[in-house]
Amino acid sequence: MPVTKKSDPVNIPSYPHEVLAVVLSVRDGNLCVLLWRRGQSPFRYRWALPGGGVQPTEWLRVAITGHLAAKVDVREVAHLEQLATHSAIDRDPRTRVLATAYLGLVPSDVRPNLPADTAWHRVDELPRTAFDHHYFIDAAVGRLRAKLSYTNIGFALAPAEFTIAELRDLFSAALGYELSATNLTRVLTRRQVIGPTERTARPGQSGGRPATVYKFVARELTVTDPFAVLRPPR
Amino acid sequence: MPVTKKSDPVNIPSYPHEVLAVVLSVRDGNLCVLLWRRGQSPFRYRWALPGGGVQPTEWLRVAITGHLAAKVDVREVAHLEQLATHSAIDRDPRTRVLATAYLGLVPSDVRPNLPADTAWHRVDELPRTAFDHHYFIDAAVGRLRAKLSYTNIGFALAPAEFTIAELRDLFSAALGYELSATNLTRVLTRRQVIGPTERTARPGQSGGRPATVYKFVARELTVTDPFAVLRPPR
DNA sequence: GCCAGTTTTCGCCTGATAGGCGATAACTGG
DNA sequence: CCAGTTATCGCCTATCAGGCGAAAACTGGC
Repeated sequence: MPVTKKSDPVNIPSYPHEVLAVVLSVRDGNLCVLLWRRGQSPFRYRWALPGGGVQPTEWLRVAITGHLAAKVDVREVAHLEQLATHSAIDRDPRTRVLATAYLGLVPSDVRPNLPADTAWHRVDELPRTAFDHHYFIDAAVGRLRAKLSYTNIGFALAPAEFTIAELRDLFSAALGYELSATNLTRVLTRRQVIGPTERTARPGQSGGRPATVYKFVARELTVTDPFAVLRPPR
Repeated sequence: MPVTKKSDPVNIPSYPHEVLAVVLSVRDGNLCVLLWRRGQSPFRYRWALPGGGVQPTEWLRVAITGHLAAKVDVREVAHLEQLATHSAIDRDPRTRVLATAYLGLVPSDVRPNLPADTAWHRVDELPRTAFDHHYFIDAAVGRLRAKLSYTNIGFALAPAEFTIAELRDLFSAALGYELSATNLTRVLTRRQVIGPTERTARPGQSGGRPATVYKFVARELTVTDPFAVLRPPR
């Protein structure tokens, strides 16, 4: 059992702490994660999550935002939430580094200018990643998929305005299975997650009825579905 | 923007990191949290979460387990999961200390021997707490209540065997509102979260039909309710 | 032993919501 | 004007949560 005098910060040992970001976005109909290719050992040429150290006066959220700025325009990140902290002592072979990961989401219509070492990778065809970044990516994808079903988190993946067909393709890509436009519309409108605008979209070359343009009612995260059971009495 | 050379641990600054535990349990029909009373400044005489520093070779989970051992028998903690990491630079007035909190659950039938400075406090009548511990407690209670509805996490609050009436009282206390035994039984048995045993319980002094004794089918966390919407096709 | 009181358990009903499918609306180009 | 295409709506079903009252199975008292 550790002998640290409890809660006395002078006696608490310290060691490096880094922040990482799992930035997810739907690119060309596939859910993708933003990775950069390492140029140095360890894990040279493996793909890694963006991130880095935390300055002594920085909040974690500010730190990850700063590191992300080197990869994408931060204003393009529509949602950012903390995921988990990993502490395995050998997760970095050089020295112990604690890592706190964030989940970031980028709308499908923004096309960030990526540095040469950075690219989007489909989450269903991931390359081998550096360190334990694979676990963070799995956790991020799992959380996104769960929250798509009971929150309005889709706003952070979608353009400001969209048709139902576009939204169906977006959700199908993010969830990894096909959805019907009928039911998607019904569920999201009843919950007041999305709502129609006055405008309609021009049909494509092959014709068809013009689609109503929808938008998300709110662009901040809210829980929309009280869980299915054990509800309070009316 | 920070200038840290990315991902080079030598250049990452370090500062103290502590672990905290929000240990929840139902005591005498009320959801309670385990707190200890600080004897020293800062926040002298305020109530605080158990926890402390992390040794250089310790995983966070091991560290919090070690610190908890000073308060309760660790074998009495039926479930332990990571909650969140707070990084506000002034959360400890002495120096910057990052804190990672865990959620711990203790079954209602175990009665740990508590040290003199430690006690259970009802979460609906919390005293003023030290540091930012209040936020961690809120997050822990919120997560427990959500997971009671879509996972089998109740196993960590309940005795090994129980009657439906006991389980209803337990869930009502944990959730903060009354439940009906009828519906609770139906939902949890259909999901195969709980199941009947062969045994029945003796009625109380005032008589009544003997109740079937139930138990949780699994005693590890599993998600039992696929979220209510956007399911994959059959 | 029977009866009144108590507690548990079961069956039946209702309401809400997800989801499937086909019909109809509203556009295209030829 | 028509065939083709896409979007939208209405109707149906299935599942599940939840309410309520009846019946089951015990108690203690007379």
